[in-house]
Amino acid sequence: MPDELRDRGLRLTPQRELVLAAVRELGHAVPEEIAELVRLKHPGINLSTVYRNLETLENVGLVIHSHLGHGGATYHAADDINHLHLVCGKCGSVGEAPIETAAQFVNTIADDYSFKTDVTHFAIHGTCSRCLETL
Amino acid sequence: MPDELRDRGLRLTPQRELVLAAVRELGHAVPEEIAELVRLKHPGINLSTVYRNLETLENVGLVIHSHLGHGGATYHAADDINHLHLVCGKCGSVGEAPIETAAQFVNTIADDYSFKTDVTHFAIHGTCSRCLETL
DNA sequence: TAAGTAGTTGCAATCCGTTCGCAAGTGGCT
DNA sequence: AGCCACTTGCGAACGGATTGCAACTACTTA
Repeated sequence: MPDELRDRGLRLTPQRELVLAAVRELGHAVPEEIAELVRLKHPGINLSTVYRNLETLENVGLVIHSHLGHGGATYHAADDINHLHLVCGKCGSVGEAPIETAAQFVNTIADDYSFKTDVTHFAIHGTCSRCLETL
Repeated sequence: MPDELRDRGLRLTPQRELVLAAVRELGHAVPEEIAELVRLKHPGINLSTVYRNLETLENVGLVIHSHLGHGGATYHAADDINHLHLVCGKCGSVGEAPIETAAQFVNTIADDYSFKTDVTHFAIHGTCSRCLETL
């Protein structure tokens, strides 16, 4: 397993392995949450180390970030991006839907605008069923 | 014209009118750009005044913000939101497409997840035709 | 297996966009 | 004209992200 890092030309440091493991374990997580989880096993890790590792891991294609709202990016394992995010503007909940849901939409945009859409990178914003009910 | 502000219970201040005018003139603009334009006519305006006015104008439904990328929100006139944004991750260009392009997608999500999508709030991320060519 | 080197880390300072508290100013009602 | 609530400007403060630097360490090579 460690060799997935080496194979991509990255050095194997405890911090780096732990950051990758944390991203995989957490699903959608912001850097601060990742740092917290890493600190359970490696208390001293610095936030900037987390940021730098997320960046390098993203460069070699092991993790990906998406924008789910407000400002902060959230990180995923790259092989876990098979869904799009439904973010509720009222309660902030994050739902998921299979990527295929958007297939036709993506195709239309590709045909009409020659624009290749990556639906996972930005959230789909709206109002979730629970909040719609309580209006 | 000024009465569209009064009618909504807002006081008429030069700053407020200029902020609204600037949003209308600029299309997608970040607060800093809006401040710049306003300063041409009202040099002293403070950035925090711009932020506060954008917030109040948004509360009464005259302007709307969308997230086009990186972090910062961009502001539109509310009656100008009839398009979705195609943001290129490579060159940063912002294209537009009519909202109807997403109609079927929105319907599918509504049917399957009872989630009411607002396609304008977040950008559609991807790669524009120009950048696709030069790959 | 020891030494050299480039990559990595921790730390502190810094940046940027945004928000806040407060005192002074001003719009709108009477 | 006068009052009051709302609004402004200013400065401080915020939070998240980034940077420079010196110490450290994973990997290479001999």
